[in-house]
Amino acid sequence: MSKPVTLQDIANRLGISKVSVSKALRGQSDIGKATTEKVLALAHELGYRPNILAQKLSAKHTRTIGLVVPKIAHHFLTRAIDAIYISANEQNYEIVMMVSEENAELERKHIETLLSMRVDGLLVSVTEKTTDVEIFKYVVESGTPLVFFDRVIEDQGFVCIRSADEQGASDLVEYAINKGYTEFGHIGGYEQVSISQHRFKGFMKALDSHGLKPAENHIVLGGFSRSDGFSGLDKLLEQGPLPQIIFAVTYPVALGVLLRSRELGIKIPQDVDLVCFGNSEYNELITPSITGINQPAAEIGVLALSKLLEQIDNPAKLIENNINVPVEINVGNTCVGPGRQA
Amino acid sequence: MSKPVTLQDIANRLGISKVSVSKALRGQSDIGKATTEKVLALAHELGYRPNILAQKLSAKHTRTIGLVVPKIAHHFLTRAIDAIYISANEQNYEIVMMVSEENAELERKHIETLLSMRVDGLLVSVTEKTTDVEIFKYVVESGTPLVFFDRVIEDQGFVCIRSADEQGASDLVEYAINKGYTEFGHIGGYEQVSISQHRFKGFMKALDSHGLKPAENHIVLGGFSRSDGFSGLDKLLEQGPLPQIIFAVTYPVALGVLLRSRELGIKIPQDVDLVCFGNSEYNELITPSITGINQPAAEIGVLALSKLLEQIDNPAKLIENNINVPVEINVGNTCVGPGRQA
DNA sequence: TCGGTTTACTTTACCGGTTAAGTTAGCCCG
DNA sequence: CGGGCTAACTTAACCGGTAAAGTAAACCGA
Repeated sequence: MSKPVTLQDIANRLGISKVSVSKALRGQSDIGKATTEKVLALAHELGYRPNILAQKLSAKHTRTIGLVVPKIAHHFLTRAIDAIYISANEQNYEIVMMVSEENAELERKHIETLLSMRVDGLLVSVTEKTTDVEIFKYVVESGTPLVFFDRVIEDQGFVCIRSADEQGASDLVEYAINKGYTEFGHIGGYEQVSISQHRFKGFMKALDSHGLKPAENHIVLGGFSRSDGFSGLDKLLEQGPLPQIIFAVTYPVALGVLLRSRELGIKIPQDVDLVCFGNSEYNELITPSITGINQPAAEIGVLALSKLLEQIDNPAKLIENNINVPVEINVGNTCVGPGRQA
Repeated sequence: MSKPVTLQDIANRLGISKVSVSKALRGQSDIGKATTEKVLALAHELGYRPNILAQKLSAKHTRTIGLVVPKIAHHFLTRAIDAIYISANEQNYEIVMMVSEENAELERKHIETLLSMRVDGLLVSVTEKTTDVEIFKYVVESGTPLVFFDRVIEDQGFVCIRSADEQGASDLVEYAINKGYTEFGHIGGYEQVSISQHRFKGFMKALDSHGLKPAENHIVLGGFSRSDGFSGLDKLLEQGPLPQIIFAVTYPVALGVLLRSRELGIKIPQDVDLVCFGNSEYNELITPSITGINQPAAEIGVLALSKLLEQIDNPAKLIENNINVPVEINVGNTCVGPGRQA
């Protein structure tokens, strides 16, 4: 309960001014050696700890970055957040993370709070439901550097770092086509979210370049979670015979499909095959392990931070708006090809 | 780049004092209705946003909680952190989380930084390597409430919230004994970490109460990660024939055992059975799913926070030092009993 | 021996808020 | 018609630092 020790406390005990104490602690040259040592010794003895709030109040920069994410119990985000924390720490920046819980209103509140904290910049991955761009425009206009990562807001002039969704989806579907598949289905995410759009676009592009086209009843939309994969498979079944292979928009969606198919006695990859965008650290333990796309979560996180710091250090400099970080295919025990399903 | 709007800016434009503006914004009664409205309108127009640093500097409390965790890409912690964030947000507290990366030195630095930020309290889950208790003693002495959760420091008078490790381990082993097993092995964690100790103790207790005893060459120690399970199985194999069933100290360790056994052609649960303390959201997708202990991560996180807030609200009140939150057995496809392994 | 540096401080002001203690004008009341 | 009260402000002081400008003594060279 004892009040924290202040510069003034030290100054009083030594009979000098608090400014001298401040200078001594920071090793400024215009304080005598003897005094400096006395100050250092007393500060240590009393357990002096500068009040960071006060320091930041007078400093121009806070060396604090606001990080807003929709949730943390999410494989991709967890890794990205981890990497951001590590990288920020190395560069002597503090991260203040807030979790929007996939709630756009809360997201907005968090951003306002972070602005109030005078963070030097904002790193944001938006909620599934974010549609109002107002607050972000405002952030940029008010001069706070802002970088979106993973879940981004496109075509509005913001700096966006994310996986090469379209390319990755296209590559993956191409891979499946080369395995011999021709009838593709897709279980997609929220229609308005850019990730869904890009992955779907890549899916269509790859098919198109091979003169293929998915049947209308083989495309269903939903969300990004396991339960969406679960219900997605049900929807596909309702709408007629299954395609040869399903491309799931996320890894959890693919797991949902896997679980539901087990319940229904549908064998993967024999009865229907499965690929997805995404992966998890447990994939190799799952039967069948799912062939999918490895997203460079750490790389995206670190890149987002570094682009943000670039902007902070040099506000004038124009930064490339959209960066799509290349992804790679992770080969598992699905997507084995129609010939090998027997 | 435009400087944020301050109270003084608003005051100047309206020709009144900044204190009046401050009062008006907070709806204090001694400001006239007309003035209050003018202030509100202008504040809104200019996009005024109070500087939280300044507010906190003069306030006695910061309504900020420091959270220090060893890592975030960790199933248990991720869920606990998530729950802490949600709960704190509901109670209008801010969380500043720092990640120690299992590095005791970094942990110490983070705690000092959080003290410098004048957090109202600290929530800590220590690193695997934390041995120096000095800083924590200091925190408590200096009057900052401190609660440990999950990875705690025991028997030093700190408030600790964690899973009922001993009871859970004992229950699990009991369950296995009831399935008919008599030869138990254990792959344990770091010897000095309390979690390892408790789980081992529970293991021994259950065996003892049935007059059983593990062979010396069936006990190996290591860490908490997948690779430790991997090498743990190797060590057991080196030391002679395997026990009937292995109790792994954590879920990742069990996964390591599972992976290594697959490589070696050892069948689980047929050749050797497996249980562990812990679980994951992917467990039901893994073959075989592992019978283990569900840890109430969210509950522990929320409880830790609430105990911390209790201390903050009422520093005098003595809080129960050790809370072991009950756990439950999650039945998977391991631990089927020696009779049923065929 | 006098003016210019240096050294080692101190004083003042500011960061952007909040709280406590004035101040002034108008009003009511006896 | 003067004293007390209230409404609506303002001023001063503080939170705990930092930066910039000021000052006094000692030293130093011409």
